[in-house]
Amino acid sequence: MARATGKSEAVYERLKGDIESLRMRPGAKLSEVQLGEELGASRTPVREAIRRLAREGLVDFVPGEVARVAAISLGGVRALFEFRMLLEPRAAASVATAGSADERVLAPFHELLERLEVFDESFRALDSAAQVGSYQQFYDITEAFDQAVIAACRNPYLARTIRDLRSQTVRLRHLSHSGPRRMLTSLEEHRAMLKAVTHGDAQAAEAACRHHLAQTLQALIDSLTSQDLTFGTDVSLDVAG
Amino acid sequence: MARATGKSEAVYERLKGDIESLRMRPGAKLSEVQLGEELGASRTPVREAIRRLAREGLVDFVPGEVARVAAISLGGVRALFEFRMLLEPRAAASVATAGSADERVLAPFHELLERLEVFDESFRALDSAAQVGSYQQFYDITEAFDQAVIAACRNPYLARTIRDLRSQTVRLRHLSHSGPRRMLTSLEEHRAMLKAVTHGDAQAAEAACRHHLAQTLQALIDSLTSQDLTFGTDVSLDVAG
DNA sequence: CAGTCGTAGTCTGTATACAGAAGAGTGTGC
DNA sequence: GCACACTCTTCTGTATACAGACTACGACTG
Repeated sequence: MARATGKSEAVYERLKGDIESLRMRPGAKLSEVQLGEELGASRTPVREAIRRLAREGLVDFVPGEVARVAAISLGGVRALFEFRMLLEPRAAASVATAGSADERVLAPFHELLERLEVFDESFRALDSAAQVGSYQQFYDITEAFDQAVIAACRNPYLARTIRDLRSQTVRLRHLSHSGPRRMLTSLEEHRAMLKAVTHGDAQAAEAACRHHLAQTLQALIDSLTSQDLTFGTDVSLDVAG
Repeated sequence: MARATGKSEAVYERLKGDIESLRMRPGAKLSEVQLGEELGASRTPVREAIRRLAREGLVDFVPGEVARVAAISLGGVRALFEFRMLLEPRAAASVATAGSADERVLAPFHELLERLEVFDESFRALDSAAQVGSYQQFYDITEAFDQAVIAACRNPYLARTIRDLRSQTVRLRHLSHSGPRRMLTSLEEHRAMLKAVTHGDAQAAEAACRHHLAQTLQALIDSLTSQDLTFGTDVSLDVAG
């Protein structure tokens, strides 16, 4: 059963999902033995999964100590987005550039733009209650966009670094669901990014991506600071940093 | 003997040194059992070290297969420097900015500038043979500069990503020792970066860093393409990518 | 009653054992 | 002589065992 890497991968995916979805609260202990028993694996795959998650920033890991689900801090969120704003606009621009040289790389983005337009139309026809129900559909599109950028990214270092940051972003999204209004503006931002990329306009893609990240960060901060009483001690929203 | 993390760290440092210095050739197999016997450790710490090195790009690791010392390719070097040119100029600029707000962060850079000037003077007084002997001294200064930037970098994501790339850069330096002429221009480039940072001139720091990286890449490419017969099969200089 | 020492429980780091799988090398058939 | 197949060695993935260290709780003492 060796070369399959089944257990280790399974434990990793399971833990990642539990942490991203906040089923495991920030600060919760991640005991290797305990997790192993719960997930039906021995310590070895659990150890490996914890190390991988620590690399992605989903786990706070200090060598001798018990690993914990990574805390969420306002400073950490700002740093994350500052870093993303350095990487992702560049990646979007490079995809746009590559697209104008080779049309084939644009195929996924044309398709996504189409999906987005279809979704937009149906979304606007719903009342607010039904709109909330279609959140997941929208997230799927945005997630597909991010993955498409990563896949189309020529520079493997850039692609890997952006990918490693995805899971943290996903968790933050679970932490603060934004309202329909933010969703509509986000939709518009994605349309702008997609149009820029499909038109091969690197500069516009870069600017659109930067703008989208800035808006997302702002919405996130608004949401976190207004909810800090709700989450309070649970989420360990330490403002340090 | 638990909370010390001695073995794992020791194996990591040892392997890192061996790979950086090219004592272990690119493509060489890294068998867990064999390394464990050689380094007097069991497979567990060796496994962990190999994973860490894979993250830093010093080891090519595919789940089921034997890990190998990372190959060196011209495309890989270009991608590495393209990525570094995205990160490090930004870091240098942010340090310059932080320095103009708080003088204390500039202390290491003032000291490095002083060390650089002293070295420069003594270096120019030597003949070429003696100059080669002082390479290490210069490398120490440049390495200290890079570490100082990392340490002063406010954004932990940026700092960590830059740090993770250091070991690859160090290995490339070992692969292609540049001549005294390149060293003098590199020295000049470092002087420019240090002056910009200590003057709190973010824009100049960014430009100087970008220029330094571009020059370093060019020197590296020149060196690699002229030496490819020398290294040839040994170094697996696959041009793919 | 408070503070301190001791002990038990739990956790990580490391070593070792076992099973499945891949690759190399050899031998045979064409 | 070459190609294919089989076996055998070796390697990784996983499980488990052991040792040192830290924590927390409780009892004892001042």
